[in-house]
Amino acid sequence: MAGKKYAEPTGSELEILQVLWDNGPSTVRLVNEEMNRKREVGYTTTLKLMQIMHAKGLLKRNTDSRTHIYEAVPDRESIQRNLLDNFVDNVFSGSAMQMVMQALGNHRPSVEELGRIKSLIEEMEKKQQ
Amino acid sequence: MAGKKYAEPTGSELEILQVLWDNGPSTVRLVNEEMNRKREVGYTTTLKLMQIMHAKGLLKRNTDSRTHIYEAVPDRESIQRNLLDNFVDNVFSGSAMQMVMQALGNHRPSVEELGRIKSLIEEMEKKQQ
DNA sequence: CAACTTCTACGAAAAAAATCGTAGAAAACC
DNA sequence: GGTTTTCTACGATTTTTTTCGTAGAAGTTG
Repeated sequence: MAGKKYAEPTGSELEILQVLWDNGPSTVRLVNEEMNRKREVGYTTTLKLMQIMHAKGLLKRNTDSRTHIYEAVPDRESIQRNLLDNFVDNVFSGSAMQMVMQALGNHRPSVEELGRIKSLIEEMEKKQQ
Repeated sequence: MAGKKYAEPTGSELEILQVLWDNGPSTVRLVNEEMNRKREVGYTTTLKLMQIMHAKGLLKRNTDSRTHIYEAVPDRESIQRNLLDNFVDNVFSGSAMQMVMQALGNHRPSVEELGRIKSLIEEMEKKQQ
């Protein structure tokens, strides 16, 4: 089941997960380099975080060669779903609708994007009949 | 200007803001009681947090009587907007669309809610012509 | 093979956030 | 008016998260 409960990743942990989701199984060095495109982080800082995440079960790793290869355990969507649920609870008092409406308002989607959402909605309306 | 000049509130700070937005200007005692409906927090913990928030400019207060009355400075929407922007950046790599689509997927809105979103979208489509 | 680089492990410090305890002033109570 | 409760102030501690430094093993290079 994809509904598994992972401890909420911290901010830095999430950054690492993103890199691994984007790049697939990777070395600490690659992850660290990717992180440094956004902000300065020391190599051993990244290493330590990844070790902690491994201990928590957020990452698995292959230690066959000296340079370990790390991989995200949870999939992106399930973490996004958890974070989104909590976010809606904490910031929008649980109202996903209000959040969606505000997101649409802030973001000013293009006509093409609006179309995509409209299709999704029509899809959902059909299913509800 | 409802611009973004407030430091991101921490988790606890946000909880306090929610209480104040919901209840209007309030005493520490009331805020603390509201917080305790969700989880156990000591009175002086809440007090201290509110004092810190006051120092940061997140709250203003009236000290005319011994029992101070605190009030949120930023309005709910502007904080929600900031938090939402950051959330989309951190969790959905900046793609508000993807976030909205997933939120709709998770939440399974009612027909009535779907209608409301559709109206909003049609509204926006018109404006873009 | 000696010098250099790259890697892991891990303790420990630093930074950020949250919690608590105590003191003393004001108010309420009886 | 003495006792008890309620309030603020604030230092200090605890907890969580992030960062860093060092040591030593394993590779690389010339």
